[in-house]
Amino acid sequence: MSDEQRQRQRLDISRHAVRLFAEQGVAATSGEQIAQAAGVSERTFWRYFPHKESCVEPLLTKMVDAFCVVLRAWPPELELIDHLREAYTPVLDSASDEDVEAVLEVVRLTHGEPALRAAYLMLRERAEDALADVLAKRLDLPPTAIEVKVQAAAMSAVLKVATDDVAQASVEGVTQAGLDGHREQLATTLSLVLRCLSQAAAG
Amino acid sequence: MSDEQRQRQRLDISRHAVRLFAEQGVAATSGEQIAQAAGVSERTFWRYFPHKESCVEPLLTKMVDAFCVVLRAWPPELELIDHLREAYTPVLDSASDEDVEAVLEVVRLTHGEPALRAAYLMLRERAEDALADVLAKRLDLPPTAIEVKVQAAAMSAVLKVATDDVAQASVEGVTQAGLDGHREQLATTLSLVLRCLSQAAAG
DNA sequence: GCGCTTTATGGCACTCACTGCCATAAAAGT
DNA sequence: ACTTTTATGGCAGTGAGTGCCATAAAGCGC
Repeated sequence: MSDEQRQRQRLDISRHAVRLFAEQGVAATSGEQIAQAAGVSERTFWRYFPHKESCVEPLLTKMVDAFCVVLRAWPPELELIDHLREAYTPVLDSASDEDVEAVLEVVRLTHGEPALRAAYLMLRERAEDALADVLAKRLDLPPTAIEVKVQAAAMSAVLKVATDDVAQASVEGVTQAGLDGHREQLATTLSLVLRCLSQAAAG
Repeated sequence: MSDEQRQRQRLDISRHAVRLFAEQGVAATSGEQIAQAAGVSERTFWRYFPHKESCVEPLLTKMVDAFCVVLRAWPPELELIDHLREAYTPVLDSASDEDVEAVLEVVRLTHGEPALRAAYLMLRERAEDALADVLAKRLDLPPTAIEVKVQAAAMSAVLKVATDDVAQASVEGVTQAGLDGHREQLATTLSLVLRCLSQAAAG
């Protein structure tokens, strides 16, 4: 079976799982139930997901990966704020509206569902590493350099706050205006923090 | 039973659990085994710890709390770097050497033990919130302000890197010189980042 | 088309993390 | 001393997750 097929299968199960998590809570949703909803046997379900909470991973990584792609495409001569204004919109358009809603739903669920929170944090840490790689290339430093790690962490924090904001704001459904505001806040704050921390690293 | 007694009991179990985790891995250590080592029944063990991995919490929070106490005692007129040089040493002295070793062992274990990593990240997030509170008071801003959160995240990142460094450096036992170097690196980097981000927030 | 190997799936039994329930012991209050 | 509360232990049960094997299905040489 191709990797692509497996990824699509995981994503499909992920969608069902998140819906069930939102409807009845994580604890009240059994692996058997998710498997049944996704139309696979329980045994294969556990083969696709080592833990129940990791069901949220495919949906979330889809978004994180998209953001990382945008970041990697950041041309050296451009200001981050301008690049994001240009390139960040397609990210949200590339995903189906339902998936965007689902991701924000997961973000909301992580407050109040410790198991999901833990999975979320693990994923964010992976994303932070990816961020550090991008920054390292840009600053021509090893990804292990402390300046790189601190900058990556600060960016990650900005992303986290912005994501929480938009998730909170779009409880009653996402709007284009909401997403635009999100992108704008993200771009300005990220630019500010990066410029400032870069100077500190250089000085 | 007093809270204090309960805390001491949890800490005691925590020490046994960490030792077992280090000796044979988390997966290979059963709740029954930890309970037996700590001299309580399995049932009471599960009453003290909702999850196996949360056994590391008491030991880790002891250190985190100690650092937060130091931070809270940071006088407004003093530079952070000077305050840490003055006040951070007693923190490490206040804990028994075995506990310091155990904490560093846990930090090392979190690389390679995803379950412990997740618990570690949850705890770090709580610590970050405490950090944000301290910063908010200092900057006279609400703890929810984005500048506060970003600064807290950056500090948290510095702490994380420094902690990982010292944990890695003291595989063969901690030395006073190692701890001193740790404190010095922590103090200088924290000061730099804070000064820089404060300017950004003010500008 | 047909065998053969590989791989994905399902079923089953099992372990173990964790919980609810009750019975008892210890502590605390009067 | 008596009662009430609270901490503990035992026991049985649920559900997450795993190992094992049997089968189905996909890929491949012919």
